[in-house]
Amino acid sequence: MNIGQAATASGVSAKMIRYYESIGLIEAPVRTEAGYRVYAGDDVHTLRFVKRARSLGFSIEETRELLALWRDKSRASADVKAFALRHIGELEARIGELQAMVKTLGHLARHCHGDGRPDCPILEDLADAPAPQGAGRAHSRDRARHHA
Amino acid sequence: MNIGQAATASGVSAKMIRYYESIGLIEAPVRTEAGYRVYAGDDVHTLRFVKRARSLGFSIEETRELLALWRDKSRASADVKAFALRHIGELEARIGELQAMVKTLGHLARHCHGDGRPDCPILEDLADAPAPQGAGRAHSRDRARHHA
DNA sequence: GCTTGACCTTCCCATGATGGGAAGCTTTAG
DNA sequence: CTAAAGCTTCCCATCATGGGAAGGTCAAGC
Repeated sequence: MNIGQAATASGVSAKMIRYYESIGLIEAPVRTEAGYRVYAGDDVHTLRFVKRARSLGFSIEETRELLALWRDKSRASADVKAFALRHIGELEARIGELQAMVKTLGHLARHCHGDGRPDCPILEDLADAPAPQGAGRAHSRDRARHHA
Repeated sequence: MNIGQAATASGVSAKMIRYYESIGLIEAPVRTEAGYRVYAGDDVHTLRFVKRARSLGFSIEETRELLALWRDKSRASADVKAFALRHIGELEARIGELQAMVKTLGHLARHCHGDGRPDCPILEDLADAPAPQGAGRAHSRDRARHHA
């Protein structure tokens, strides 16, 4: 099976399959004499595993760890569960941040007339936000969105 | 005021201030003979506006639009409100995606013994995820996290 | 006055995950 | 045999941010 078929069968684009190989997330498959990658059913299985993990919000590095756990037939389910729970915690933290934004914006929007007049508490809030008090530093900690 | 002071006063790093200038989000300030950027109180005000908008999840391009609305003294508050409501919708969509992930993972984790045995429904789910049925295409639509 | 250190300048690189596209070779169907 | 579809590698772009190098500038201390 060529990369195109593996892509269709796994739902992972050919581009991404090559990328995953280049970063060592998946193993390099055998090649034909002409250099074409040749995949087997097992490879597609792995690709689906990766896709599913990504769709659940795991980063590629986390997916790498999950693959290792998957392949380690003697892993303790407790390890996997702890991993999943930690990830849930991170997801919930992000949800919390987004909800805080929605709450603030919703509050502002509710107080905005929304008519033809120019007065708008939304812009006023943005303009009159308090000056930073702390260090002004704040090295942002964030994960990029992804999914499918 | 030099860029360092503007950064401290606004909470936006000097690096970002220069970047915002380079993409035309903020105006280029006057310079000293030696080439140092010189900022006034108004510039800090604008930077705080930008920072606040970013912290509410607006992208830089959206922030650009908000700045334009802010500077347009004759804008209709309805326009601003619509903008905010649309953004709230996008935030809620992302929250929904994250919640779906949490729900799925939570479900799996609850069914995992979490003991020393290797059997784990979490990994089983990842491994046995259904094959893609549709086109397998799916060009992801996503916004990066940011905030502070 | 001169040195030192803090601050400024520009420029390039990296991140994370993905897509776009070019240039060129291969395979397959007509 | 030819044309199209598919494969290969390589480079670029995204989005917002930080890191760091190389070099100029300013202010304070001696």
